[in-house]
Amino acid sequence: MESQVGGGPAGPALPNGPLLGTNGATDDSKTNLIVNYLPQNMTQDEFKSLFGSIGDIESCKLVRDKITGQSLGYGFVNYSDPNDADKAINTLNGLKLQTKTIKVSYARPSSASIRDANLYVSGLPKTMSQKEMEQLFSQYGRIITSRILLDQATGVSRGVGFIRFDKRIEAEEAIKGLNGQKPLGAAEPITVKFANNPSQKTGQALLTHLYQSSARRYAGPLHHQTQRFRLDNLLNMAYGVKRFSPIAIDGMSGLAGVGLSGGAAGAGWCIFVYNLSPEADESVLWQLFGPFGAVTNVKVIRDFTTNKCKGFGFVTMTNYDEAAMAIASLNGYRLGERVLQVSFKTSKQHKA
DNA sequence: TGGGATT
Repeated sequence: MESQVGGGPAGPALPNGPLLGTNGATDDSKTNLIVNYLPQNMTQDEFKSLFGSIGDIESCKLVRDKITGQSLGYGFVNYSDPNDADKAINTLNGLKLQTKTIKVSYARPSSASIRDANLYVSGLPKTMSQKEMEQLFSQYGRIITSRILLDQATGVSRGVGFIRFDKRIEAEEAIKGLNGQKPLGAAEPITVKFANNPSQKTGQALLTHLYQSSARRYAGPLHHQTQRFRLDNLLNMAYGVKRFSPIAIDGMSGLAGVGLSGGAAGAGWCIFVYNLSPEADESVLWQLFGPFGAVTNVKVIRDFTTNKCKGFGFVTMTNYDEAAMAIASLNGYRLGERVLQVSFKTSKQHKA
């Protein structure tokens, strides 16, 4: 019935779920499957026809965001015949669709207690394996799925992972017990919190778009465009030099190593914003940069304990020209009592 | 005056 069953991608369910008793109710545990890691653009019809090719479907549902209608990347299929459910697992689990490898497994019985049991973990030692992470968390309950995110190029851990517990209450206990704690032998404490919904990223991009289209119609830092954009100025800023160098630079070839974030997660131009007030939040960055074009991400860096802004933040913009215009316009911009310093992020070598 | 990372 409801689109939020399970609350998000869930993992392998009990191979033999609890029987529902002797009152004649059907035992769904043998016919009801959960499908994870579906391509974002798969439609309900495509979902149904893929799983319908195995056998008679009693019901199926591609789960979508209640507000945006975006696929959340998982769904449920209930077969009429338990043998077909088994066959679907055997033939479709691990199937590669576009960039995804789908996962097909028995669904756990729907219940409020298993909702919102998914945790996001950051600050993990890069050397910690998935198994070690599971060991750390398993003291708080039964783990349904776990994952450590890897750098696409090197295959090295990004120090970020996910843990889905069987029960919400287990996840809560794990946060209480592990958030801000150092795993044994680790130099830094880990952060443990509830994970965002997988659709939130696209939802955010959607909101960005809506915001931009309205913000462009009203007042905003666009007025500073009178400070016309000039490539030489930008290069000077990017390299931290004062004088214009008459070296001819065609296009962006002179900007190697500056700003452009190549990571698989959200490519774009990363902008460093300095001299924000301790009270600054993400909305101020959206407001400052949004009017210049496509902003995919903003981040205010806060102190771990006080939660106050540490005086700087980052903004990612999709298009070079818009990022350049934002920098040219906002560098030196007076925000309250403070004068902002805005530049492309450069790769700072942290000292050995 | 330089972080975090959302399958």
